[in-house]
Amino acid sequence: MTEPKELAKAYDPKEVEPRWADLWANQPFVADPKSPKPPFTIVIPPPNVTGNLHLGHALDNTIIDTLIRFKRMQGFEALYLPGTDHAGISTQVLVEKELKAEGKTRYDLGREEFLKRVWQFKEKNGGTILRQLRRIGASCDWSRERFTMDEGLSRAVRREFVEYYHSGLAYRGERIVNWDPAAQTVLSDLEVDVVPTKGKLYTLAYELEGGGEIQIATVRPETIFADVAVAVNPADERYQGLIGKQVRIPLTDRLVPVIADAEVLMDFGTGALKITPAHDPTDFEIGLRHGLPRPGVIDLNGHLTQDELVPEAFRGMERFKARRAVVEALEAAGLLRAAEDYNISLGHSERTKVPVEPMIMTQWFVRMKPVAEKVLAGLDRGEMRLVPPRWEKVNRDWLENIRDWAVGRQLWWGHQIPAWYDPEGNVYVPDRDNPDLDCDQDPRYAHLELRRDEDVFDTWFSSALWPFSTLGWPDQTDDLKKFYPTDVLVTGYDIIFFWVARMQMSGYEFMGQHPFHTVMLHGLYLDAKGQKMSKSKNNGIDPLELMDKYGADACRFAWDYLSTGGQDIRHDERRYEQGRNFANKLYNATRFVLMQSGAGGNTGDALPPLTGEGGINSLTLADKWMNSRLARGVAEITEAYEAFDLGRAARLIYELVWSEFCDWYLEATKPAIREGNAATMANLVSVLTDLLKLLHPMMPFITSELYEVVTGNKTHAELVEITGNPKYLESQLAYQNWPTADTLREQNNELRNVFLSEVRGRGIIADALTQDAVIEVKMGKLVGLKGTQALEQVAIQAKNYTRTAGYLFGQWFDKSIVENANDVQGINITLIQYWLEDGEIKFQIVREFSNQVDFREIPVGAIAIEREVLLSFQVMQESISATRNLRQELGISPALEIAVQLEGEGAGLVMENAELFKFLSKANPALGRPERALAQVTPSVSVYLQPEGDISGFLERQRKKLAELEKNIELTEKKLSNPGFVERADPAVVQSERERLGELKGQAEGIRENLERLG
RNA sequence: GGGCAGUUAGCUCAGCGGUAGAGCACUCCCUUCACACGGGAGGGGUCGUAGGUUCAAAUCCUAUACUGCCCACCA
Repeated sequence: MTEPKELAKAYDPKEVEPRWADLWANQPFVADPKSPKPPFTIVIPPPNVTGNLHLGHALDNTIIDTLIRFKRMQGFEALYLPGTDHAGISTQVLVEKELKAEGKTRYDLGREEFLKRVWQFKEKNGGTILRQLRRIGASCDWSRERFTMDEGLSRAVRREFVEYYHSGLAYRGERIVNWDPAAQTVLSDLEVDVVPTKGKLYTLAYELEGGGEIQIATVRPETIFADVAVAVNPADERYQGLIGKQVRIPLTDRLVPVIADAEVLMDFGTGALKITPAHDPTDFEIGLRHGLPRPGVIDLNGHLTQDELVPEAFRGMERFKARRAVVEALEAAGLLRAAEDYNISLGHSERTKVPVEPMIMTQWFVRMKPVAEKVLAGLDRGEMRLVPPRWEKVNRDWLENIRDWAVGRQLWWGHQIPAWYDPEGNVYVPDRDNPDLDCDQDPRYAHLELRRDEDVFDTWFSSALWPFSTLGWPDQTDDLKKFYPTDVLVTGYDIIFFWVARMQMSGYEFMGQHPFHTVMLHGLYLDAKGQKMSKSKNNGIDPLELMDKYGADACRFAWDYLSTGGQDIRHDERRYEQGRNFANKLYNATRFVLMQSGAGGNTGDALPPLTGEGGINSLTLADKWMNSRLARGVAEITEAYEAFDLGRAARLIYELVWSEFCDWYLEATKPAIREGNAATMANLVSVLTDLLKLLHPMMPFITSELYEVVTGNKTHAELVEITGNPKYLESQLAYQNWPTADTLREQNNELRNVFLSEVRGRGIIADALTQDAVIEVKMGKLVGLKGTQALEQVAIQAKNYTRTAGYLFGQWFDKSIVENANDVQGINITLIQYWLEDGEIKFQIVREFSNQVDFREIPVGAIAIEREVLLSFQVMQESISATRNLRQELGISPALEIAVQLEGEGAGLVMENAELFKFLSKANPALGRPERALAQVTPSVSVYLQPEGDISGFLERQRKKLAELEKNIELTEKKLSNPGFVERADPAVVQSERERLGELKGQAEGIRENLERLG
C-alpha cells in the first residue's frame, strides 16, 4: 500500500500477511497472571514436534485463534498456549529411517548416542510446525511455548507416575499385549487398527489319543506349536465324550488335553478351538481359567523361535512364511481338512501398518477405572460439555468400559520410566515427597544393585497432563492459579479417547477438577471425494499451499465458515476462492472509504452535537438504516461467537459486509458524500471500523492492516515501519474493545440519537435532575441494576461529561467506561435505560445514590417513533429493485436515465429521498400513475414505466408472478380459514399471516389491474 | 454384533416446527469515478422413501433404503 489514494486495486495478502505475522511472532500476545481481567485459556493440541502443518492442525488452530482473539477483544486475559509433543514412536521412526539411509540402526549407536541424535533432529526440525502456525496468524503467547520433554514437563510426568504407583494404580504385570514387530514396541489397544484382511480359515485334524480325530478351525496354523489344549463348549453334545482326552498336535508328538470352556462358540468353525495362550487374547483368558502353561513360539521379530516346541524345519522362519510352510506340511501329512477363503479381522499397528502380534510380556499398566469414575462423576455434575453434544455418549461409553492402560513402550525416545529393579526383581519407585530422586541415587538403596527400567512412557502419558503441566504443575505457579482450569479444548473427534479422555482423567486425578469446561470437536477434513486423507492414498491437501495461493485470511475464513456442527469437511477449492474474494471486497470497500475521506476516523468519546453541521440531523436515511443493521449484526454475531458457532458467525459477517454494507450502504452514501455530508462520512468510517472489529477474529491480517489505515491514516511506509519492527503496537486492532450496542450508540446509533434528541428536546433529564437530590456516587456500586431488554442502555450524564455504558442480561458489558467515571469527582448521575418496543422507544430513568445499592426508579416512559423510520429504507430498496427490474425487462441501456412514476403508501417516502432513488436506479421519480404503463408492484410502492418495444416477455413473466401470488394467496387464505390455526397458533404468527395476506392481495391486484390496462 | 453421522438447487454445503438459503456453476445486461477476486436483473429444489404427531414438518417421532465413520476377544 502506498498513500491511501494510490491503493492497488486488488488486495495482495502476500504483501500484508508476513509483516503482521512477524509482529505477532516478535511481540507475542503475552498473558499476565496478575491481570485483573478474567482469564480465558486454550492450550494448543500439541502437534508432533517434527511434523508439518496439515489441515487438521489448520482447523484446530484457526478455530482456537478465532475464539482467543474474540475473547481478548471482549476484555478477557486471553492465553493461547503453544507447544509441541515429542511423539515417541513417530519421531523415533523418522530418525531410525534417517539412520537406515546411513546403513545403521539405533543399536549401532547405543541409547545415549541415539538420543543425542534425536535431540539434534528435534532442534533442526522442531521449529517448522510452529513457524507454520505463525503463518496462519495464531496469536499465541510464544513466551510460554512448551515441549513435552522440557525439564518442567518431565518432572510432571515423573510426578504422575509416582502418584499412580503409590496410590496403587500403576502396577507391573504379565499380560498379553499388542506387539509391533516393526517398531519393536508394545502398543495400547487404541494404537491398533482392526483391518479386515483376506486370509484363509483352515480346518485341521488333531489326532485323538487312542484313535479318531477332532477338527479345529484356525487362521493361524503356524501357532499350533504353542497350543496347550483344545477347548470345546461344555454344552456341545458333539464333543461330550472327548473332554479330558488327549490329542496330538499335528506335526509334533506333543499331547494336549481337550478341555471345556463356555467361551467357545459352538456355531463357529467346528466348535472346537485350539488354545494358544501366548498368542491370542481369548486363549490367554481361557488358559488363565484352566491354569494352563503359556509357551510362546514367536519372537519379537515376528519369527518362529528356535524353541524345541517348534519342529526344526520351521525354526526361525518369518511368521507368514511359516504359515505357508506349516500348511504345506499339514497337507502333506494329510491333516488339513479344509482351507476356505476368509476375512480375518486383523489388528495392525496404527503407526507402522504391520500386523500386530499378541504376545505375553511383563509390562507397566495403569488401572484407569477408578480415575475414569471421577470423570464420569464430573460429567454427571455437568462440569464439562462436549460440542456437539452427541460426543458425550461416546466419551462416557469409553470411560465406562475402560481397560488398564499399558503405558510402557520399548522405545528410547520418550520419558524413561522411573522404576528400578534389584537383582531379585523387586521394584523401586521414588517416594511421593521426593519424586525427582532417582532410586539408584537414594542413600537408602545404596547397598543394592539397582537397574532402571529401559522402557519409556507412551506419548499420551505426558500429553494427558498438557492442560496443567504447561502451566507449571507440579509447582503451584501463578499461571496455574490464574489459567487453570482452561476454558475450551478444540480438537478433532478422532482423538477423544487418545487425548481428551486422558486429559479429563489426569485433570480430575491430579488437579481435582475438570481441565476444561467445553470440548469443541470439529469434523475431519476429507479430500474432494470424501475420503480421509492419508499418506498411503497420497491425497493430502497442504494448507500452506492453500495459504500461499489464497492468503491466510481467506483460508481462515473458509475454515471458520466450514466449521458447522462438527460435520466432516469435504475439500472444495471454491470455499477458498470465496474467502479470497471476500478479503478483496473488504479491501476495496475500505479503499473507497479512504478515497472519500482521505483521512482516518474520528472515533472520539464525545457524543456528536445534536444539531448543526456534522450533527446527527445530517444523518441520512441510509445511515440510520445501516446503523440499525449493524446494531443487529453486532448482537447476532456476538451471540454466534459466544456460542462458538463460528460457521454461523462467518455467514452473518459475510452477509453484513457484502450484501448490506457494500451492496447497499456504500452505494447509498455516494450522493450524500458528494454533497459533503460530514455526518455520513463519519458514520461510514465508524461503521467500517466496527465491521473490521467483528471480522478480526476470523481474518486478523487484513483487518489489522485496514484498521491502521482507517483509524490512523497511515501510509504504507509507516505501516511497514510499525509492523516490520519489533515495536509493540499497542493500538493494534487485536487489542481494541469488541463492539457492543453501547459503542455503537456512541458512534451515532440511530436509536440513541433519536432518543437523546427527544429526551433533550423534552427536558426529561433536566426534570429528573431537579426532582431528586443529587449526591456523589461511587460507580463501583452500579451493580444490581435489573432488566433484561436486549437494547437496554445506560447513559451517564454529568455536567460536561457524557458517557454511555451498556447493561445487558444482568451484566455490565463495557464496565471500564463506568469505572472510568470515577475520575470525575462530584458528578451528578442519571442512569437512563432505553429500548425499542412496539415501534416506540421506551425509557426509564434511574437515580443512583451514594454508597447505596438501592436506587429509585421513575416509571417507564415512552416516546413513539414512527414505524416508517425503521422500515423506510426497505421501501427504498424495494422500489429501486423494482425499477431496475423494469429497466432490465425492457432492455434499457444502463447509461440511459429514464422517468418513472410511483404510487402507493411508500411513494412519498421515495420522493423525499429522490436523490438516492435516482442515483441507485438511474430513474427520475415522480408521483402519479400513467394511464397505460408497465408496472412493478412491491408491497408499498408501484413503479410505472412507459412501455417501449416488445413487452411480450415482460407480460409473460408478470403473469407467472401473478400466478405465483395467487397460489400463495390461496394457501394463506386456507390457512387463515382453518379454525385450528387461528385458535391454536401463536397470535403473532396469525397476525403476520394476516398482514401477509393483505400484502399479497394488494400486489396481486396491482399486477392484475396493470395487465388488464395493457390489454 | 452395537453405536453415530449424512442423504436439501447442476456441484459443495447452511438451515433443523411457522412464506426453501449461500458460494460456485447457469441465462441476460454492464469495462458506471471501491472492487470484473466486480455490479445489476434472472432461471433453477414436491428438502432419500413410507408412515405418524401437529392448526402447521426440510425441521419432531417410527420404520426403511443407500453412503460414510466409530466401537466390539467368533478362533
